[in-house]
Amino acid sequence: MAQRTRNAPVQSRSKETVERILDATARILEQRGYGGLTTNHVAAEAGVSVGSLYRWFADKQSLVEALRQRTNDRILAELSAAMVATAPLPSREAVGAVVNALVEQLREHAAVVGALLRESPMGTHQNVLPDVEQRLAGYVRVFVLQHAPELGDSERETRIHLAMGITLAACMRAVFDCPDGVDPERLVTMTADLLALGLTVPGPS
Amino acid sequence: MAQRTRNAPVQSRSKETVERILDATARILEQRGYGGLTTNHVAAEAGVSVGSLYRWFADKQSLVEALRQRTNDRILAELSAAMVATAPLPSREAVGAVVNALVEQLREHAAVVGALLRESPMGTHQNVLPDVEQRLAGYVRVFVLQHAPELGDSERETRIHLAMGITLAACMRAVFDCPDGVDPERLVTMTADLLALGLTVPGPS
DNA sequence: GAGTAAAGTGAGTAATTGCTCGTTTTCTAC
DNA sequence: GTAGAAAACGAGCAATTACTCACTTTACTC
Repeated sequence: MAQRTRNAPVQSRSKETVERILDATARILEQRGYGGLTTNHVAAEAGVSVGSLYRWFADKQSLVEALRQRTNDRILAELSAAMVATAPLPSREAVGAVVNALVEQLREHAAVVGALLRESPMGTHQNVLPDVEQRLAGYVRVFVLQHAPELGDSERETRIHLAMGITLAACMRAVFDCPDGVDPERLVTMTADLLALGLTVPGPS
Repeated sequence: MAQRTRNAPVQSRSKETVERILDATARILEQRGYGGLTTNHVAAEAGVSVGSLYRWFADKQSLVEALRQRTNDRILAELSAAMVATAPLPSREAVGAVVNALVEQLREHAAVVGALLRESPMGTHQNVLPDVEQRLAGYVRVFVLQHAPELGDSERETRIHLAMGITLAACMRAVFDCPDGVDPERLVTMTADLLALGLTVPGPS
């Protein structure tokens, strides 16, 4: 499988270099897409030599993977903070706050997430933001366990899986695919309404 | 812009060639992904020379685009038939039948759709199966107009857009992303239940 | 069967591009 | 100040690959 990540940078100079390379990767990915992303171009854009790029990243794919990871981590951090803040809120408000936080983060990182979603050989959102989905699922599981404790394991997990699909699809649409006539904000509140209802309703509906 | 499609084949011999090339494209796309798809390899797999391939397809992208189109059309045809057949059924049964038909078609073409979803520079499902989504949206619009005629344009279109997101996301998950503990069949019926409810409920929920 | 258009061939080319490696520069520690 | 490690450099190699084109074969038409 070969080494995915090279030795970590130790000097602050090289840490900056790594960040600059990832920033450049993001910029080029947005502009040219994955197909138009060349390591030479990334290096030039970052103001760095190709050799330096390959000192820190084993190959092109590791480079993109590192960018994906960094974006995933940043979104996850903000989302986690938002989740913690919902602790004292009632169900509907809590769900709404989390969904809003997700949309906000997707908008913040729209360019990178969109490019990875569209162009990378990494596929659908469950692969682009796996930790985010994992965290969301955990949050949602608490809801279901609280409000519908009588559900069997399979029924519960299926309901959670559907809720994840709905949440991600709706938020993605609100951010990336909103045709004329569709109000993105309304789409988000509608989704939150639906989720709050669907997650707290008892028994096999 | 250049010519996307070359002159259409007139003899039956060449029509077969075109089909064989598309079949080969599908097979290689499934196995090696978009990155591993080379025109020489496609030609060899199809038992045809590269020159023949380029006689019918302007470039590599047109080739993949043609495959996408063919798959989209095939799914659309089956789905339309299923929709027509639901005319006499009551709401819940009609929605269920359509959702089931969609899942069935996605399963039938899982390999190609999955590969296009994951690996091509075409991105999310709305780009892979645009006509299918369009047709589904039309079907759903009838429902909403019937059962919630009091809705304003924006409210109605937003609701439809959400319904499309839910439907496609749920069916995609049922087919492509069903972890242990989640029952795909149950996921589909759950989705149909939710849709039948959400599309027929009156007023801004 | 002659003439013409359609279809098919495949060796070759031109360009791209991921990545290496020998060298040079910068930093750190003693 | 100096030794050695860390970081950066960038020309160029090796391999891939999309696509062309001069030519042959097959199919229609009259």
